[in-house]
Amino acid sequence: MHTQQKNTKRFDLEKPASMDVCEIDFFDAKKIKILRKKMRPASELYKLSEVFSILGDTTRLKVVLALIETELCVCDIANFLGITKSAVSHHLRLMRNLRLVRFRREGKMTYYSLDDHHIENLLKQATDHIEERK
Amino acid sequence: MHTQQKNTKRFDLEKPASMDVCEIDFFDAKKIKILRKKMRPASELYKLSEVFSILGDTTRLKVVLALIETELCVCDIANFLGITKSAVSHHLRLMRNLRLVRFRREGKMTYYSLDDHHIENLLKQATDHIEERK
DNA sequence: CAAACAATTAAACAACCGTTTAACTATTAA
DNA sequence: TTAATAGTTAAACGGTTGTTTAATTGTTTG
Repeated sequence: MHTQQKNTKRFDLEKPASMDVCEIDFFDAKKIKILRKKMRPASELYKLSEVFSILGDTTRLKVVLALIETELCVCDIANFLGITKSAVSHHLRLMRNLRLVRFRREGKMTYYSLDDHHIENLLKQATDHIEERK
Repeated sequence: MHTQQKNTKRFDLEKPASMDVCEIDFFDAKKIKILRKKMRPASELYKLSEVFSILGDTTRLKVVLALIETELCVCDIANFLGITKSAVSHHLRLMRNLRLVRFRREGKMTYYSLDDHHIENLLKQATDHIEERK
């Protein structure tokens, strides 16, 4: 029924065959035009993907969850995770760039803590999702 | 001050040097013990990372945002994104596995739609985070 | 039945990512 | 100043990931 709706025109694509993108298929041109208009700008999509990518790694998730509890120095985190300080430093740099963590220096030590309250909400929502159906 | 707190003992690590994990460093043993106890189980961390990873890709983000607006068949999505149906199918399989999308068959077509209300909240929280400081 | 076609799957490949080693910077303390 | 050490950075490596091409499945229709 949906494929034959009245006010929905389906057209052939006019892309070169080399692209092999649906060139022999039909698609809902009207829907797609509207979607293209509504879609968020590429820069925003990229930033969103950066935030989700950061949390899409169990190592960094552990760092976030640990920092929810207490501030930690690089060496603490390295020991907690069982990886090198170098690896931890790389992760923290990424997380700093996205403003997920902040740090304070104290002599030789650098103490990291969470820098954003939205992160805990993100974790809550994601947890709710995975808990919903076991 | 924090490094020399009264009730916080710092010990040498006793790991083999080959691991090169902080073996010459000091760390806050008490903090870490507590953190290890509080940390969520590996299985949960993995599932969380899966959900975030899925959204950590602009292509899949576009799919989610499009499906928020309306249900779509594979060919619609392929055209909308400008990639092959095959690529779309791969992405949708991943998203199905995590219960982010559901589908219904209708003849030759397969229509996909969002399968979880938490996803929109996730996007909201992440958007709020990146908007907070420009 | 055979032809058309939406969708999935398998194989392959390039680009990206997480980690390590090693070198380097910076701070403290002897 | 020299030694020790917390942290960062650069280079390299292996594994993962997103995409494509090609083959395959399943459904509709002539």
